[in-house]
Amino acid sequence: MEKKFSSIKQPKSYELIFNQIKESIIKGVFKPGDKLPSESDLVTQFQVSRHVVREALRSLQTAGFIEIKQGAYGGAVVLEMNFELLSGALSDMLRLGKISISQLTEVRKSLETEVARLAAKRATTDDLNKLSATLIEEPIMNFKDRIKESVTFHHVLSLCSHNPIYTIMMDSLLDLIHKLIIIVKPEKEILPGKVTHKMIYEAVRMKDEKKAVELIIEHMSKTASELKKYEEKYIKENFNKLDEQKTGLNEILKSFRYNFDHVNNYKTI
Amino acid sequence: MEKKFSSIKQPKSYELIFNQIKESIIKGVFKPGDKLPSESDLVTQFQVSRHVVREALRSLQTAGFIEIKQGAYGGAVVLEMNFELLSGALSDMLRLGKISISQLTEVRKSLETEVARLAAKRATTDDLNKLSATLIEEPIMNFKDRIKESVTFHHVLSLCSHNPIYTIMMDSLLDLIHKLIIIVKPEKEILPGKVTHKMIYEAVRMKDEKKAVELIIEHMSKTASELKKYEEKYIKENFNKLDEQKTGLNEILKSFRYNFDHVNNYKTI
DNA sequence: TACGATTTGTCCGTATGTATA
DNA sequence: ATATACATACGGACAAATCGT
Repeated sequence: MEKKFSSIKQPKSYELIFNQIKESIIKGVFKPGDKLPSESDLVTQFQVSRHVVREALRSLQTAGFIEIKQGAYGGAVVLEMNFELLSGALSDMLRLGKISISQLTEVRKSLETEVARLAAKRATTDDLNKLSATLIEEPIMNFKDRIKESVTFHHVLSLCSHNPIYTIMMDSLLDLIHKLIIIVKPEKEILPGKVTHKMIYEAVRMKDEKKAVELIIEHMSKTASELKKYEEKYIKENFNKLDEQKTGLNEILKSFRYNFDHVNNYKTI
Repeated sequence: MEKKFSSIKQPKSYELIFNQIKESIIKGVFKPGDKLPSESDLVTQFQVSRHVVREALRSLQTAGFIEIKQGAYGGAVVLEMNFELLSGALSDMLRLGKISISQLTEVRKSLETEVARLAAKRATTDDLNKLSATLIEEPIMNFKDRIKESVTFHHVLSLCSHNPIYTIMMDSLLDLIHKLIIIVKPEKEILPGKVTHKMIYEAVRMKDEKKAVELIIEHMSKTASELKKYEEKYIKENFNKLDEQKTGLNEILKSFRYNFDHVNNYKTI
């Protein structure tokens, strides 16, 4: 038969809806906290069945864009940007053997190095206050609190770089690495704690880029070699526990919001 | 009131099914290429309605675990996990974070530097062949093809680092940057093309880490300063067009598969 | 405390589209 | 070309959760 018409393979309905809503979230039509229209509203707007709408919403939920609550005054609510999806996907990759702990720590080392350098270069007095606030004075702390302190410090340090891309990337790695540490629960000090962190803070405060970089490299190398010990024998059997662990990074993000400067408020390159 | 009982919030049915299938995929019960039971089979196995099963499968598809084909002998097939979804998610996050061009190029510069260093250190002869294959000899090319060549080169270079996390991060940055370039459509040469790339390739081939780093820094600085010109006046109004642009990165990823060595097959730190 | 209203969660039945043997 | 097996889509119904009164 002669070809008179070109193929018009329709993308699936749910996919069109998924993309449309996703893009409007990214563009800011719906902001975090906003409620999406109810299922029945979307049904009338898109002129499809409820089933299709539900598949689209479910996909948006899986992709980490919305949260869905049942009941009156419930519905789909747009979420804050969260790294949990990324760190979750990374942990899946880890469990699947697609990435290794060495690779994780390697990337973290290079990111932290650059972050430390930029922090020393750009940290404002306000940044320094926030950073010093993460250094708790009390000497005795339980394991979970120490993890939380560590996560907080490195998160806030990344904020001092004044580049949100570093923060997003760092948070994903940070969350996963600290979940691993919780699983490993090393007897020895894998968390150098406030001593090293305080030294890094001081270097940042003095705007001593070289010293900050030097310190963070040592810090990262130590953590990496500690974790490496456990790589083979212990962790693989406990990978399935990864999902259950919590680092408290979420709560930290809520207190230290992503309050980045306006886009062009600082010098680059 | 005293807390006598712990919360017994029932997970939704679709979620239980999602997790159960996901876990069995990760644990290897279903391997890449395997077909999952059909919808109706799953309905009888899980004793739930068809709709619930569909939502679970849709979520698994969104999360990148399976591919669903229509028709006889169709159904849900387990995918080989790759990093496309992860870099796509990162790309979305970055767009949500309202980042600037300067911030993009800044992070890219530091990542590319590390990538180039590692590539020079670790590239195998097979890597080198693939890398040289990206350097097209023909002198005349249209704009889109030049973009494509550039993206391909940097993507394959990141593969040479033998650390997929770098590739994930690089891909998401490359995606955004090249979308910007397409919007900007600079008259002047923003893409240095094969001259610079060939020099970098040579440095990698000679395992000259220092030279490779030196070259890539210059390369990045040049690209960054070219792009920066457009930051103020042009791009802001066109940022919303980002999602419409296509870099062809997807097709490139398909041809240059993520064939990383087994996880512990290389030296680190 | 109890009840009603709203919204999502689940189920059933049916019909249509699509790809393969 | 047809039959088969599967996903896609629709409509209606009721259950469950969660709010405000």
